[in-house]
Amino acid sequence: MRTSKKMTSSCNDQEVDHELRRGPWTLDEDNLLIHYITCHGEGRWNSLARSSGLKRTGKSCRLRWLNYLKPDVKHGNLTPQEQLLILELHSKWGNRWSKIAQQLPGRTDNEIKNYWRTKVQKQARHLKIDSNSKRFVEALRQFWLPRLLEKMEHSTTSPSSSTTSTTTMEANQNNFISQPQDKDIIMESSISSSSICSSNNSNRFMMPYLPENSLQSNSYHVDNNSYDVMSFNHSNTQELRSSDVSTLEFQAAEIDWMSNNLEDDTFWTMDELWHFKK
DNA sequence: AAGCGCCTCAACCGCTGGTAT
DNA sequence: CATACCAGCGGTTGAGGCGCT
Repeated sequence: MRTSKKMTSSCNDQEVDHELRRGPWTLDEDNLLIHYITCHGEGRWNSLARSSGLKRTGKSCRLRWLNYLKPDVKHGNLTPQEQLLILELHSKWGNRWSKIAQQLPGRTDNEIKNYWRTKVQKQARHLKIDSNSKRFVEALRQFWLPRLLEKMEHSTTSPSSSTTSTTTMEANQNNFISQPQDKDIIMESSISSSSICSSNNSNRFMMPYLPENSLQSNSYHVDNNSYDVMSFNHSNTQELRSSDVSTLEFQAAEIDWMSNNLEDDTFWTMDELWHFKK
């Protein structure tokens, strides 16, 4: 629990600030917030905070609602599809977490940001590469994504592939596929919520830089539908020449790094992806 | 069982841009 | 136009959980 308090801008705020609660939310506070928003709707967070009786800032209420309490917030591990989408969108947009989150229904910017910092950047550290560098993007494409795609195949054909509740999962997969929220993305034909599309689409995409034998097929299945993984950002990819990356370096790092056999978990970690043996 | 270190993620902070007055 | 207020964003923190020794 933090003890320091931010200096507030007015005398009135300072008076109120004495009573403000910080730190983890209690069940009672959650219930109070849910009840208030159910009755009055969300928004106008500062007045909400005052009117609801919560001894929290408007900011804190907003964050708690949007990141945790809101009914359509999806809890649980990110699916392979979501991870793939995050990788691509981050390579395109950088740390625009809220923008990325808009493409992943039910996921929050905070969750995606945490995922990136704890999982993806961890791998960058292992490889001693700046996670914002082209080299790292290339490393992901060469070594991680093929495995991600393979894991997607494995996990989506397995009956126990999801760690999220089926109802939520189905609802979100439907959103994921059929309700793109940003026209720009579709127009730009980079990977997007529409990039996981029906297998009726005959334009199967070849992953750039994928070793020929690393992937039998780019198609995978969600629920009863078959999907293809489509384009990664061609323009970005074309900026990178194979010679920009020392393949041997990464392979060496990979071999050095490997120590465990891949476990057949329903959820798999970044480490497992890297460790996944061809 | 205890101590330690690492990891995760909920929550906080500072800042920015938009809007109201 | 200037100022105040607010919502939202991205970066950072630290409590608690977990695994290892």
